Amino acid sequence: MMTLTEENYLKALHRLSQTEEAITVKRIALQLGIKMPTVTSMVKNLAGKKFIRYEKYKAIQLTEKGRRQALLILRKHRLTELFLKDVMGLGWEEVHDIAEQIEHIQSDRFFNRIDEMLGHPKFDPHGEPIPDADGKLPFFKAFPLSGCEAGKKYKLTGVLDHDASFLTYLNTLGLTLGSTIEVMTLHGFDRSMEVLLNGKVRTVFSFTICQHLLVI
Amino acid sequence: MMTLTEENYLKALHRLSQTEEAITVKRIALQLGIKMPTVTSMVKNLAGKKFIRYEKYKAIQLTEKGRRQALLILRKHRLTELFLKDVMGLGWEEVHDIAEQIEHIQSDRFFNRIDEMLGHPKFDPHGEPIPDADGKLPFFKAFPLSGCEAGKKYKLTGVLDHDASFLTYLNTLGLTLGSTIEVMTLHGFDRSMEVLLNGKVRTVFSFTICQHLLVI
DNA sequence: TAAATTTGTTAGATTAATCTAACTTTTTAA
DNA sequence: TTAAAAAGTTAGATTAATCTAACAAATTTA
Ligand SMILES: [Mn+2]
Ligand SMILES: [Mn+2]
Ligand SMILES: [Mn+2]
Ligand SMILES: [Mn+2]
Repeated sequence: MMTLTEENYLKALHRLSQTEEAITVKRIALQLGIKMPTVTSMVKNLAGKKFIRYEKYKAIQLTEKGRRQALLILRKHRLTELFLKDVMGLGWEEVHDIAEQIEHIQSDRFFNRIDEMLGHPKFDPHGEPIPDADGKLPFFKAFPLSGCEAGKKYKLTGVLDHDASFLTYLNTLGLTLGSTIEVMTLHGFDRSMEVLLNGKVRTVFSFTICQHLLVI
Repeated sequence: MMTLTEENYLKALHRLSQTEEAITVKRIALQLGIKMPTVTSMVKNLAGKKFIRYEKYKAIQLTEKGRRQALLILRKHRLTELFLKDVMGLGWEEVHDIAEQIEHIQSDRFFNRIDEMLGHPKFDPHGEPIPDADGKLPFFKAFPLSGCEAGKKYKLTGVLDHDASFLTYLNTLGLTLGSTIEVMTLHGFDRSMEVLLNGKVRTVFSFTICQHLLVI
């Protein structure tokens, strides 16, 4: 009943709702790589179906129905990613693009079976929380490495950039979820940091990289 | 590059090409449950892309390019069905509908991994041959039970009806690929037959059922 | 073989998803 | 506080996939 396009809008809406800024037509257009008038018309469509609240020129909000629907799609995406990695042996850098397609498959049986095979997992290969069948998210706390202190040791629990190039770079450093990251030195001028990975590999992370690594 | 709709037309075209009758607009429309004018316009589109040969009012033919493409989609469909059954533990009666969706996923990596995990299988859960990555089909011989003789024993190697209701019925008889079917009596009046299944279960098969069971 | 039936095509409309161009509202900044 | 810039909307076009109605060709039947 929902088209693939509508599902992708809901995912984008949900993602945008997780930041402080208001959800605007501009941000949706940027997120999806389409033009603003296209967004305006789809936003009217989604409002008609009660997935969002929308008034001309005002900020857009997901309704409870919309949020729920978005979380169910995220559930399918993240379960798929973990399945591709843990059952099918693909790397964390190659699962996202396939999951972007499989998340639109309509079959409770298929995804419930994946969930069972994986033992009802709580986190995907990038450390993202997997909503349960009711759309409830597991509790989790983690913060970006960019806010960490020198001299302390952290554990990698998630990545915020799913790009294959970024994750492949982490692979070359032997960095996976669970790896330790010790912050050796903090450079104020560009906010880069010298780090020791898994007690073995020494390198420098730019601020951008640090923003994309979640640790506890 | 190919839309989902185009892929479904190619599959239908391939299926129709496997009978003796010519491929006509009418038959395509019937197969896909759409109207003839819709078919005419898509047929022109596919001809423009060299997947078929088409001249007004003449029979339609798949080109080598079209046939190849169709076989690659069938490969994805059948690999998926076997994966759903053998890896994910679904029943042969529930895999088809899910495979109809997953066959359109664009990822060589995904399907090659499925192929590997299954050990490069040659037949799907319904006994249909799986084309290899070059579109080549395995050799296989099998004939419908409807052409069999009384007093002889056969082995079930395939089913021609993928409907969940039909396959669920076979489940209740304990009939799976590899089961033995002994033809006890042939009834001329309605071409039904009395059969003994796996040396245990005795029942009667209508002619229609017999047409849908492939044996050797 | 001519009429009736079936099959196929054309023309034109519809819906979803997109675009560009032009206009309007809101926000920012001089 | 008004002018400029940014953001948003409307109008109208486009493409893919579908439909119905009307017409045309091919096939079957009388
Ligand atoms: Mn992802
Ligand atoms: Mn992920
Ligand atoms: Mn099938
Ligand atoms: Mn099959």
